[in-house]
Formats: sequence, structure tokens, C-alpha cells
Amino acid sequence: MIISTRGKNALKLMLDLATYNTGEMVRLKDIAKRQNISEKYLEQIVSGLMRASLVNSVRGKNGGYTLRYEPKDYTVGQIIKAVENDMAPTDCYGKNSPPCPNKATCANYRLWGRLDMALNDVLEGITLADMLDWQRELYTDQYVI
Amino acid sequence: MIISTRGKNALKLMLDLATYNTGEMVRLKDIAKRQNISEKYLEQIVSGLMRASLVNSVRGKNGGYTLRYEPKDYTVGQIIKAVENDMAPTDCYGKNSPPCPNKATCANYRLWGRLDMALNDVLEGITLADMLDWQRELYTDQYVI
DNA sequence: CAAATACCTACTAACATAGTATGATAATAT
DNA sequence: ATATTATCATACTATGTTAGTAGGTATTTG
Repeated sequence: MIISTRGKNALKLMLDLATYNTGEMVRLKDIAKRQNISEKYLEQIVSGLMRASLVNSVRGKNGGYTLRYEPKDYTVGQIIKAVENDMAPTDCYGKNSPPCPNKATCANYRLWGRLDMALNDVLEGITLADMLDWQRELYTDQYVI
Repeated sequence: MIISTRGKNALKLMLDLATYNTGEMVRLKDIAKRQNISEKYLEQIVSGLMRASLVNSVRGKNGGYTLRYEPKDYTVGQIIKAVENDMAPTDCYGKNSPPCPNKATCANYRLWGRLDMALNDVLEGITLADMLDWQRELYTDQYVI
């Protein structure tokens, strides 16, 4: 598995913020309800997004979260990487693993590089705005069909 | 992590068989020694390769394993999938998970499809023969540098 | 001050993976 | 026959990751 539920929920959260992007702060409580994720779990996820400076927050009454930039300015890779531990194709290639001593002569290592590139091409080539479009399209299909 | 040590070791095993492809059967014991993997662990791995009909085996004295086809006729995807549990980008897309009830309207789901395609393009586009070439090239570099 | 909200830290439960251990059975060469 | 090798079956431990819960703190509004 490349992407855990944290990554998935981070996308849902961001997509929710993009959808309810009215200028008002959006409460985590409401996102939790709409996306059917426990508020406490969302807290952890949003903290990763804050750390990566992807969202704004305001505390206290009428507080909440908003996107910091426009949807087109986020790649899904940015969002997912903000909350995932490690997205490398193998531990040989992982940021949490010690560097492989054989990487210079390991044919496998070259393969991991190809996989890593392919993944990143997808993740950096799709923006939050694209996902919003998909969402609209998919919902419209529902009513049309 | 997409590819576990089982997948990595399956590749090493196949690459070893391709390298020592003299017509003689290759003993697991020798592969274990050369690749520095416990023989018992290799047993589990090779059994997956047998199940997928990727290698031949002969029992008894002078027995062992050989490739069933030529290196160019294996994609790395075939090899890895023979031993990996599940290689889906997320569990929503996994063969071991129940199908997602929301997939028709889930924008995320479309993203997993893109990732899955990109991975498969790489894995099906590289053959064992390519890896052999890489290996030769890398070893040569060692001496040249 | 009180309520609402973000923020922080710690913990548990479940699961997957890596790897070991033990041993039995089947086929083959010599 | 005997040694060698694959094949099958368990099942066990250790380790690490993920998912999710819980409780408490800090900040802001009114």
C-alpha cells in the first residue's frame, strides 16, 4: 500500500475545504461530520497540513480552517506527503531508512528510481482543482444517469 | 511501501537464475549464499514463483531451479506480483479489500486508478533482461571508475 | 468569565512483514 | 540403498506501522 488512510483523509479534508471555501473559517467538527471521520483523527491529520503550511487556522469561537492557497496551487503529492510517513516504493529508497550501501551496484535500485519517478509524475501532475472538477463531474453523472 | 523484501528477493532470485543460466539446475542453497538470503526464506519466495509457473524445478541430486523462459519474456511486474500480497496504491483499490461502495462518486478513487496505471506501466515495461543489462552495466562502471 | 475552537501528547489495538525453527515427504542421481 | 534436493506444512517470535481513542492545554470570541 502506498497511501494510507491518513493520506486519503488528508485529501478528503482538503477537498472539503475547497468545496466549502466561502471565506468563513470551516470548523473541523463540520468536516468530520461531512466526511464521516472522527474529529480527533482529523485533528492529527490537519496538524500535518498545518506543519506543511497548506492551511490557515484561527482558534476560538468562529475559528476553524481555510485553504491557504487556491486549489490549483496544491498538487495532490504535496497534500499526501504532508501526512504520510514515507512514500518510497521500497525501504531501500525511503527517507526513514539508512541509505543502502549497495545502491551503486544494485540493479533493483534503479528500478525503484523508475517507480518513484512514475509515482511523482502522477502526484505532482494532479492538483486539488482537478480533483474538485472530478468531484463535480462524478456527482453530476449521478443525477444524469 | 509498495514492494516488500519478498518482492525484492524474488527479483534477486530471478536475476541470479538469469545470471547463472548455464543449462544446469541452480540449487537454492547457492542462490541463498550468493544473494545473502536465508535458504528457508528463499523457499517461501520460490514457492510463489513456482505457483506462478515462472521457474522450472527438478528434485533430487543435481536438482534445483532454472528459468522457464528467457529473461526478455519476464516483466518485473510478473515476478513481483507472484510473491506480493497486494500491490494496489490503496486498500480501496486492493484485491484483498471489499470493493468500495462509493467508488462511483469518489474523486479519490480516480486518483488511485491513475497511480495504479502509472505503476503498472513501469512494472510491465521493464523485463528481466533489462535488469540483467543494468547489472552488467553497473558492475562494469565499478571497475571503470 | 464561559463557550468554542484549535492544538498537543500519550496510549491501545490490530495487523502486516520479516524471518526463524522444526520437521515430514517426494523425487532423482549415483 | 543413500544422499541430495525440492516441496509442503506449521507455527512462532519479533518488529514496526497504522488506525483510532482519550484526555488535557491554549487561545479567541462574546
